[in-house]
Amino acid sequence: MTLSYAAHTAIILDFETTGLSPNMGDRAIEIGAVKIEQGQVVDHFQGLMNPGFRVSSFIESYTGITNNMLATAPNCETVMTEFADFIQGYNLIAHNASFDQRFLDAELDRINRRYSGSFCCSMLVARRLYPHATNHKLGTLVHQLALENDGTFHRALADAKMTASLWCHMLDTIEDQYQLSSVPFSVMQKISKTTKASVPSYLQKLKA
DNA sequence: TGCCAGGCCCTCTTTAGGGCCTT
Repeated sequence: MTLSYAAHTAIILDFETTGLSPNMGDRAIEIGAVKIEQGQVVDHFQGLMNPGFRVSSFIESYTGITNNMLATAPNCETVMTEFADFIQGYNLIAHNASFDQRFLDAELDRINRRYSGSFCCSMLVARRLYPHATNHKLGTLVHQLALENDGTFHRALADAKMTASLWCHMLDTIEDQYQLSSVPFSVMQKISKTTKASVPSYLQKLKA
């Protein structure tokens, strides 16, 4: 499958995990993702997964995912095999993508699977588009931009849905502000890695 | 032994330090 050129077609994903670092033994406990095509949500994926050990009370409290819920969940390998199929052929987006990419890479390494898309970070783009936001946490941006949400935070599918809303809002912002008809995924990646000061001039050049 | 993330980004910077963001 050929990767889409446009930023409006991608998969937005979010992991809940046992901690911050797969290199320190942390594992995924939930994956949530939404697939957008031409800016419309066309599919989603959600799965709890049993990491093989008890999660801390902090994680239970932070995510609302309890050890009882995980006791009956399939293992990480089973869920991640299905997820590897789901993401094939799509570019990938996450809020603070370096975190989710580390866990995706670590979990897929365990089942010897790879993905064909490339990542873009919604947080890095938001920092450049909305430099005056109070902060660039997902919840803060959702609130300040008045994006649709159901009040659920720190669950994988809910966070993926909110990140998708943020992503589409940022595309609208760019297209309106610079009168662009369609923003390539590669342009969003470029924005995420560009200094704040040079973003306007970069987009002006695209407009020209 | 004791400690333990990691990448981005700003600034009192680049021979560094600390805050932000993710769980």
